[in-house]
Amino acid sequence: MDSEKEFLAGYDLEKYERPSVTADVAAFMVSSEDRTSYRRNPENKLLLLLIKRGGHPFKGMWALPGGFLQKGETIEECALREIKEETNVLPNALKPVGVFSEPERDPRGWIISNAYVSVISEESVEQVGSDDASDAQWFSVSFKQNGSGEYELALTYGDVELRALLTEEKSGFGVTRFRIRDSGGLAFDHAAIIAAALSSLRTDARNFETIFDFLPEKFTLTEFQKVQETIMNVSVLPGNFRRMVSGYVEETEEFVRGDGHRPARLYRRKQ
Amino acid sequence: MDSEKEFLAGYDLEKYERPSVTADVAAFMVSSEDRTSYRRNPENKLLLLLIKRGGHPFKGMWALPGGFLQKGETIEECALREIKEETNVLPNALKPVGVFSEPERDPRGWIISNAYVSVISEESVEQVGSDDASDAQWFSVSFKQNGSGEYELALTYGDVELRALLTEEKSGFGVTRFRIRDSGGLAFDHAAIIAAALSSLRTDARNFETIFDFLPEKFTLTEFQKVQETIMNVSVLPGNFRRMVSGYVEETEEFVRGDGHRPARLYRRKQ
DNA sequence: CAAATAGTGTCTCTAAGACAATATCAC
DNA sequence: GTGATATTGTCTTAGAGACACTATTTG
Repeated sequence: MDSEKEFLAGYDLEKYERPSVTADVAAFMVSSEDRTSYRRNPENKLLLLLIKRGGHPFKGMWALPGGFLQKGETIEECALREIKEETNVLPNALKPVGVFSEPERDPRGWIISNAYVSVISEESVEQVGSDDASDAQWFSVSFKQNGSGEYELALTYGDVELRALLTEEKSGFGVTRFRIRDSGGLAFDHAAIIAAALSSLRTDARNFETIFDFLPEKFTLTEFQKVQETIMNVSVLPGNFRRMVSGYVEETEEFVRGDGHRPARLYRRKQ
Repeated sequence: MDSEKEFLAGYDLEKYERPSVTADVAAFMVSSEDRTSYRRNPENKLLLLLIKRGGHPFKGMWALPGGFLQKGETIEECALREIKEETNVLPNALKPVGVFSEPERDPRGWIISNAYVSVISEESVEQVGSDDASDAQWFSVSFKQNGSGEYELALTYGDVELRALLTEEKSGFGVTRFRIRDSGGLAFDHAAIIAAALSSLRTDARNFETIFDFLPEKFTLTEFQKVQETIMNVSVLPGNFRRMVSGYVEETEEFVRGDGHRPARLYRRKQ
């Protein structure tokens, strides 16, 4: 009877071909714009963090931060390490959105990507600034279905405008995949990863608990509402929104003053 | 200026260490039991497909069907190929549940697993039988939270009883991971994979569209209801259930007779 | 007829949508 | 005071849960 120990001693994984494995992160943030009038509240924008590729392949094109899995770390750890290295930003939360494993997806060879969505709170970005990471930028995001049922993903940063075109493929189980019709200048299959990430993020944003990851510790209910509306691209009447979140937040005794209108109470997450 | 072509010609992925990649599938089925009285409807059971490991490591223990990713296939294709090879069962739908990449999870070395949930309709199992796959068996599933907040996963097939104990870890974003306290005789970290798969399945089963993957083309509304109740481990009043699904199904002109009570109309999925 | 499921109708309660009304501040 | 947002309250409606009642079959 051969023991398990003996078996393992003679076992060699290297006999078989193996893929390289990467983690890519679609990191989103909601930022407040400049206000259009001294007493009007600021508008919000949904932003996505991209880096400009410095080397081949897809040199000079924009891509999601990410990189190769190293021995001794989990894929989540790899995702966090890479986004920190490449953009100096550290996410609050990571959520898997899928594995992209089409054999031809990377011109360098057999490379599969584990994609994650993540969320950055505005405060943590102020802290880090953009020192050594001048090739990392926040792009403003628009993701809509057009008349003919295709999805248009538009990412803009200053003069740079990336416009990708995708179609949706539903496979059983409510699983949807996006197929790239036009990558719009994004590297690899990252347009499809971003579409999947956005779609997952919008679903999650129904859950108020997810929104807290985008908010500072104390926030007004209007800020809360604007963040959800920005992510989900919908709008709710303020009175109804307050009622719906009332079970998830608790009052503080602080107020935000000086905005040319009634001061707003600051709330915090309950528990 | 070096061209992308030149770069790729000189590029060698093999310089870096790479993990082996597997796909594992938690395949569920809902089966009807023998009826306890000639006129009573059968009870339903949730079943999970496991295979008895014929080789090291974990020889003789039970595990999820799965295997190594091969060059030229996607991970979904790998999952379908492996479950077909090992159990001769072909799933209707596949849904990713997560990637398991803890460095120590497999004693053979650096192996990461992509886990999928899938659903088998009872009819497709009758067809295949269990010819060459006598080491593949359907285990009846129980997954409950006990008094102290831990999860108990019990899998039984005849005399074989596997009882795993797990704790739940919530990380931001509504992502939950299960940590194994006692693997209950399951190979690798498969107890945690099964817990994640069940938890994902139960969430999805709120959506009636998911349930259709468990059903034959024509079904009674009671069958429909029993399948959902079996998966989700809840119960609904029949009248209310009929109202809720009325938008998802359409009548046929056929009835099921001979059961010692009023015949039930067969329905089919709408569209 | 008895046992069992199939199927319909109705009452209630809750949560969401619409909208009106009041409160409070900066200029 | 004016313009803007903050905050509260009310009316309505859609949907889920509870439950009662009728219909239909087989032994």
